[in-house]
Amino acid sequence: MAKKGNEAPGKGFSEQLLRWDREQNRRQMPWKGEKDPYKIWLSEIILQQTRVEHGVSYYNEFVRNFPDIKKLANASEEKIFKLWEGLGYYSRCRNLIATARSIALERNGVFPKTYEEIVTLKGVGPYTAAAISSFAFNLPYAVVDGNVFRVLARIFGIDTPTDSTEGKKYFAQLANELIDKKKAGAYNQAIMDFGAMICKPVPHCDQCVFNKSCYALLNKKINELPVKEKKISIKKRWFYYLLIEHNNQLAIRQRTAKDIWQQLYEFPMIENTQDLEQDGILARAEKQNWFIRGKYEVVTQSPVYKQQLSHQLIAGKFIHIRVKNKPAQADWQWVNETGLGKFAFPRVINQFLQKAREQSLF
DNA sequence: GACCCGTGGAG
DNA sequence: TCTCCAAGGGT
Repeated sequence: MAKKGNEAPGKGFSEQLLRWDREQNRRQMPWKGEKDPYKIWLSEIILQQTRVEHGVSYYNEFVRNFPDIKKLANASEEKIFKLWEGLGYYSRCRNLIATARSIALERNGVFPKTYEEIVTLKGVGPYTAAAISSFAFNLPYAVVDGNVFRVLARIFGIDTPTDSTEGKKYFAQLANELIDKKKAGAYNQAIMDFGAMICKPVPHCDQCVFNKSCYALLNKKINELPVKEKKISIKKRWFYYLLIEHNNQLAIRQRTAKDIWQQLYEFPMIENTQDLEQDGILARAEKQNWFIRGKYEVVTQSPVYKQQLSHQLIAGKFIHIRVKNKPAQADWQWVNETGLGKFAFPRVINQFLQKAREQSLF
């Protein structure tokens, strides 16, 4: 099944990689060379499935606000989520908070020093545990991320799908054979830098130190490797947000369901599996006693704002409504425009708010 | 093992 | 416009 191509790992791989790192790698990042496991952990959580350029400013702000893990553990969830706002994958933020608090309370703020302990932390899997272990403590655990899949698949000609169980196991084993155990941190950093700078999705083979031996280059399979097998299906959802205004304040609520954007805030929202006319939206809102027929006015309705998620396409519409009587919904908070700034919202809402402010609708 | 979870840049 | 996917992990 799995064609392994150029099988012999080649003793020279890690030596060549580390030489490239010493002589040609100019990549700089705020956390590079960092030895504080807290900051390494923080950077790794932020960077999961996230481009370095996107994560850098978030990392700097987190370090500025929370220089050590106890500061983070003692901060309010509201504040931490506000700093995370816009990064996506908000379960990372929830796990970040849980882990910070458990280390602060149960370990007096001292970060664990073994791979086995580190990998048990919430939000820390094999990749992140290997990264922290090797960067902070120089322990010999090879990282396997998207860069490593790409580099190894191409150089050694491995077409086992990276998103299969067999593939994950095979790449992890190969990576742990290749790693220079005495320079684990440097090796792990080097292979990821190499994947990000040279062996990119569209690679710079002319600058590659492996271009005399790379399986993919020699066999014209650059665009075929690595292999991924699963395709995702996109579900479409319609979100009708109601900007319910009373006494210059708007109602917001926190999302608590096991769904996208859990723990972020939103305006009271009617969801539908297909497009819905304004009358239908208002009827459903009335049925939930959000406002009473005849006792409100519709101020405006926005155009459609679309947001593409990894598995869903959200179509959001915003209907501004002024009510005469203040609805009594237990899970609503009433905030003025300034107050909105304290809460973390999904992108689609922030895009609307930005546009609304530009047009001074508030 | 299959599916879910955000956002933005590149080509 | 559309597809891919990026320092993955949880359920």
